[in-house]
Amino acid sequence: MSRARVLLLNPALGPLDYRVPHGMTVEPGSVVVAPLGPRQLTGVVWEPERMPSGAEVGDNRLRNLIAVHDAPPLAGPLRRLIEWASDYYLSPPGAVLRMALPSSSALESGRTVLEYRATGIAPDRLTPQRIQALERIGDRQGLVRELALIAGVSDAVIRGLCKAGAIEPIEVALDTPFPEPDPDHAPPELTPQQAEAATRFAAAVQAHSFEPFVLDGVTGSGKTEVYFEAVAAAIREGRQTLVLLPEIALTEPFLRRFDARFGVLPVAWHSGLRQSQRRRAWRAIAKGEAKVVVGARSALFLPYRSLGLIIVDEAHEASFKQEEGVQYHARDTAVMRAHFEDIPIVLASATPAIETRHQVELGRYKDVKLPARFGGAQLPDIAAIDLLQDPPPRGHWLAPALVKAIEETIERGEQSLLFLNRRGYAPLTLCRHCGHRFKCPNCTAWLVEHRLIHRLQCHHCGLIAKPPELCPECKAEDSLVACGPGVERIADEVAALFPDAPRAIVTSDTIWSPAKAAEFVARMEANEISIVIGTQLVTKGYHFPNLTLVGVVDADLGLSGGDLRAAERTFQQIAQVAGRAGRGEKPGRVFVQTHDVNAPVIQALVSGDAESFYAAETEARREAGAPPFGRMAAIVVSSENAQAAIETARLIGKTAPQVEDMHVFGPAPAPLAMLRGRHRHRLLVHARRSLDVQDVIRDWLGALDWPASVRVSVDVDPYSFL
DNA sequence: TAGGACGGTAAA
DNA sequence: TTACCGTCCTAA
Repeated sequence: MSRARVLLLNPALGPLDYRVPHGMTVEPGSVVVAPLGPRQLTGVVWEPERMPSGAEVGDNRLRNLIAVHDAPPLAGPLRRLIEWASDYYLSPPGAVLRMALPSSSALESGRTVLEYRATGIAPDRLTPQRIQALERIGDRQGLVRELALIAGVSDAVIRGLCKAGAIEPIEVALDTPFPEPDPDHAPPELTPQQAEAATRFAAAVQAHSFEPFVLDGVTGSGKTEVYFEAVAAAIREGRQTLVLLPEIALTEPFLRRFDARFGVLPVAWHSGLRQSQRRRAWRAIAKGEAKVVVGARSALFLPYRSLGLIIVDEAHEASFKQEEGVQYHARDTAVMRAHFEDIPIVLASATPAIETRHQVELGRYKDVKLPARFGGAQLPDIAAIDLLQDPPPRGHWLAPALVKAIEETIERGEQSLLFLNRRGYAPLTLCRHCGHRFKCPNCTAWLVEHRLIHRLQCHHCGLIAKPPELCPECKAEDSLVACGPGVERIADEVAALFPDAPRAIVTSDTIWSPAKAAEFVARMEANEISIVIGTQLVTKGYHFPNLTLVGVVDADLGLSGGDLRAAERTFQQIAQVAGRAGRGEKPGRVFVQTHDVNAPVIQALVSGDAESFYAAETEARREAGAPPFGRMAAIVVSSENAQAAIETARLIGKTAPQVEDMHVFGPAPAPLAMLRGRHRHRLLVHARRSLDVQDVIRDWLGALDWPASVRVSVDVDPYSFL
């Protein structure tokens, strides 16, 4: 009797064994339909020795598998990746598997439509319409509606001809293939350094072996052109490339550049795809027909048939860390995928993360540097504006020096960008009469005023409320005041200062689709916008030659809160946004408003001495035993029941194992003490690099029990400390 | 006694 | 996670 171990698409269940009915064949990786109680679930056949089940079930208790999906089996390297991610990030394998498979409807083989064409058989009865139709249609093929249009007759004529046998239906797959990119469509002219880097990547692609590269070059040095040559090499090898970008918003400029280089668009994979687009893309990826796939995190676990290269662009971006569900880091997991697939991977960034630099120092990743800015353009000068010495007028946020610079830029007919990483109009609204503050009922957070849509909004749970006429506390009229600036408020200030200068607000609220991004790019390029006010959405990816001034409204914003990467993140963000200035022939200027001009980050930016900043930050991490020199894991306990949450957190704290070189801090209420109605407590595990913390935590939590209402999640290598 | 809320547990 | 089952309670 043949049995199969199956990993179901259900995060709550481990692998289950089934009987393979007579006449069905499966292999490890086969995508199958299995019965579970009264339901049917999709699952994947796994090697039993790699997926131990709790208790062996006798042959007599096994149920039959129902069917094998018409989809290629998940290949070995992907199965190894799923095992690794499940193990490393302490997540159920079923939860990781879910990221590799699309919804079940996408697994069914492509839907078909009926197209029609002439058979050459003359119908019994020939009317003038029928003659005209057959003449005009000739050997063309299409839907009834299309043929009727071509023939200039009604649908009924076509259907009649079909009945008469003069036209026959043909079943055609709905999923039209994606056009293949042409590696020789428009090869670029590369500088000697770019050419050398491109040659190294191409050689690695041809070698078909694991090799991690860091492509490190200042903004505007032409990293994309270089890794495109690696992509071209992979296409010539007939293999697929995955390009990971940190957010969907970045795909728009990427798609345009890709189209210019390869003559077609790459296959995009992101959360905004429709069901039908998702199925078409998934099947093309699994069959190896999608040669180049560009996507956000979730594209990483797809079942590429013949992956030959992975690119992670803007590899330092913190948004590669998934903060919900399986809390994996897409950059690190991508390196593991490249390892299992035995292919090269390129981490591209102008400001590589300290973790990545450390891997270079250890000799594990190869550093490929691009020193010069492409086309001889100069890196902009960065100047600090001391908000203590030279503050804006009361109730304003732009210092006189910055306002003057904007004015000069407008006079020259050039464009300015003001960067503030805060959506909405004001982060806090309060009643000036009684001091009442508007907070979210579900989260420990203020409601952010969004004046464009005239709503108060919680940025954590998405709650949207209408701003009241009266203070809900003291019933005072017209007593509500906005505290602090968001991009909308800066836009108001700009409007008051420069009423004739056209401006645009660029945040996830205004640019929520690739089409919106395209529209923004078009308006910028046509010089229809002279001042852009934006969040981190505008800090990267875009190339606007006429943009010559960048103003950072509040450089201190990211430094508060003080998590271990705050200074590094601030440096990266400001270096990235500064890189938007002066990308054409005109030189760029950058002003950074700060309350602490002596902060090491600000000094590093102003002096342009990134290396000593990184050296100091790295040393501080080493001394603190922080990543990458030590390991961290956060345990977050949450429940709608405040008492249950705190009791479970205490139980976990009390039972912490005594392990050498491992410390457990907490529990303590999380900074976001309440999120979406759940009370949250945190513990932080800190250990030496060589300790297998995952193993310790698995044993520790595995021995404990807590009420079903309590959720305990473990965040390995945490990036968020909220 | 029917029917609903609740909690525990099996699903192969 | 979902479905089902037993237990307990209430309304009839």
